[in-house]
Amino acid sequence: MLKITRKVEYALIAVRHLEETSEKLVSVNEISKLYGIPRELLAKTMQKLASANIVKSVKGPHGGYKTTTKAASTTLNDFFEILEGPTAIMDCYFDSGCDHLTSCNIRTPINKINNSIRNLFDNLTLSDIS
Amino acid sequence: MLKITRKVEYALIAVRHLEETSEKLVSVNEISKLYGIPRELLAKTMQKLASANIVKSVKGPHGGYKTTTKAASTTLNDFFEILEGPTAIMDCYFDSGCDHLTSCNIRTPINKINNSIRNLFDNLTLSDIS
DNA sequence: TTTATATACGATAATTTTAGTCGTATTTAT
DNA sequence: ATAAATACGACTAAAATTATCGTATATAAA
Repeated sequence: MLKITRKVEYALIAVRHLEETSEKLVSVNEISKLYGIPRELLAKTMQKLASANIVKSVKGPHGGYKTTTKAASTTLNDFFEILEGPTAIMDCYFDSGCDHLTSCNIRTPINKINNSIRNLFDNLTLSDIS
Repeated sequence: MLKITRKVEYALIAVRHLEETSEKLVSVNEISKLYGIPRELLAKTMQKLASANIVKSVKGPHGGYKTTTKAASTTLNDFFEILEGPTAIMDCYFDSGCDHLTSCNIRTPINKINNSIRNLFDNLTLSDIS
């Protein structure tokens, strides 16, 4: 429990690699070989980062990705949500298929934990953890 | 991702219920009916809490559980670990089946995130979130 | 001393989530 | 034209979580 997913892991690896190679375009192929990451999965992940403008993509031969200026200042919360959707330790916090919400005695605790985690990840950027 | 498990959820519900009914013994049956929780699963969960001395168990008719004095001051970290084992957002932090550890470029970030989360849950007790 | 109620615990089955793969389309440098 | 790259949706496989089952043990009460 409280694990991050491979998608997030792969995205972190890729973004850090791109930050190190700064301006140069690097392809998914290259990164996947370098770190032993499944190519297609990394590709999808990069596409999400691209549509959120964390990285810029260039198609065609010698194409690839590089980080944008936005990357370093992105909060972990945003990073996670780009890849996985809303972050919450329990789903009832967002959707509401739960039958027991009225009689539920842990809404307050759960909300407090959620807020603590959210607060933590809102105040950590990608550059903070590098 | 970053979700707590049902076991933890059920445990939180049960402990909070027991705190409300303070000294009275309450059976798994009662709690499971009250909150619509699968009986056997809650039973196992309570057994773990009992062996960690968060709750006290009494067997036989009119038996059940009640919280110990230890309960309120238990940290979330301890509570989670009792139920789920070591908490870490990635497994490589504890075990080490990973082939890429030497070339890994996200150990530092991962460790920083881990430490932040651990720090958070080490400083929150069950009574803090009630 | 028998019976009913409750915890204790291990094994296993079902479900859900996550991880990974495949196929096809599109863009673009050479 | 062709080859190399991203884009995207559908599908399959694997792993983790959730739930159930069976049996043992303890104990209060008839």
